[in-house]
Amino acid sequence: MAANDVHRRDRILDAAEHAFGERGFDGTSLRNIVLEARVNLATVYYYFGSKHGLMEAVLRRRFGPLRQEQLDLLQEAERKNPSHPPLEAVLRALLLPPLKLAVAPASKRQAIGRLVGRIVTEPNPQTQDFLRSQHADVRAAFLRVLHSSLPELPLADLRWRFEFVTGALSIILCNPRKLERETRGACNPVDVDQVLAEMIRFFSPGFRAPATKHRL
Amino acid sequence: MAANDVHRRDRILDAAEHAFGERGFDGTSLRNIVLEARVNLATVYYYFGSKHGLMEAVLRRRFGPLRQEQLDLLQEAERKNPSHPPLEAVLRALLLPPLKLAVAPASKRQAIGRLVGRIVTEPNPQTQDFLRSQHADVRAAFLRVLHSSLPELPLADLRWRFEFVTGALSIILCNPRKLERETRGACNPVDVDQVLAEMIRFFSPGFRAPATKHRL
DNA sequence: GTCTATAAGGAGATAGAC
DNA sequence: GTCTATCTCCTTATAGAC
Repeated sequence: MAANDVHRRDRILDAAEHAFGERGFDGTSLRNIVLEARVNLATVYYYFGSKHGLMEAVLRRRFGPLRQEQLDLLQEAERKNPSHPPLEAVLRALLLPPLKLAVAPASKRQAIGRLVGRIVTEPNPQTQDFLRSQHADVRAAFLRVLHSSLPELPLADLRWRFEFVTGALSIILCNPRKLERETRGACNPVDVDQVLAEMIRFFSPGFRAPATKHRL
Repeated sequence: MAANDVHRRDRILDAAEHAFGERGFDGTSLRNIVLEARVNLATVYYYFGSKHGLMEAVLRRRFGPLRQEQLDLLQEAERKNPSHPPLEAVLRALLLPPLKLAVAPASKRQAIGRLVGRIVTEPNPQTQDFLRSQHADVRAAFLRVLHSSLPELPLADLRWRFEFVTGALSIILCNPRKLERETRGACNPVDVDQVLAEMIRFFSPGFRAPATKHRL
């Protein structure tokens, strides 16, 4: 089986992943996708039923392994010190797997990374719902472990800070090229280890900062 | 002039701001907008020429005052200590104006805030280009002042960290309701001062952290 | 300035031949 | 499984009456 003889179903998924990542769900037409995938329009409906069904399949293909990798690294961090898992290891478990998507080699890089970053702000409600259903458990797992890493920090503050990290992550994934351009090459999105080091170094002290006094 | 007798041009801008913020540029049709604005479709073309022209007008209306407010606060922070402007005041200048949009009272709240947050990840290339042209100067001004606040920190690290902050900000603006829900009410996006305090407390230590050793 | 009417094409989706 | 052909509806945009 030659390289350009990949099964049609996979060609559609690849093309859709790229197009949805680049132009969003509403900005992409199925005709854009089938052109890039070199398949007939009807093939999409044969395999995926609808445009939204295609989007779900695209997300499912990547999110399964991504979540698993995050949870594995999280478990590893917990094994190191079950009562107080080291904060840096937990952040690494959260950030490294998605960052690796954004810096995967060759042509796949932009496609996967951008899509993962983009869907966080995807306006389409169906896509939002699907995303939430897929990520609720990962979110909960990380919050639980972070709470045991930082037992002094009230949950309210922890939740805020968790949002800040995931927000920053999304933006980086969403447009690594913009990041590279606007930092005039200082930010090299190809070097995962550098990005990860920058993030952990920046966010760790924030998590360790004392809680904000709530005016209630 | 009664409240519901606002000029058509403004009704269109209000409706467009709301719709673009809610469903994105590509997810919104002009027919959605004219229905909400109670005007004829042709009126949009009379005033704005095209869908993209309408988007630009919507953004221009908000971004002018927003940028001005950020730059005013930045200048104020610089006056306090021209050689080393206090980091917290600079972050406040950056964050407070957009956060105020997201927590503006009543019906306007979601509309403005969401749109400001959303356009950062807006897939439409024309919109992206316009946004970049509008925000290049603000970005440069803040980076310059931050650099004098933190003269020890290499510019490369400063640029990374600046991206992290603006990334987190976008996500908060983009979906304050989600934030409120996922933190089970602990994050109250209506209280600007609380959100601002949380962000400054979280991000300041990160900016003051030592630079990452670059492997070059 | 505001309207009606319509152009011209793109969208998602399906039926049915092969 | 893959194709052609087509349905139906919605899209941006414009021409021209009032």
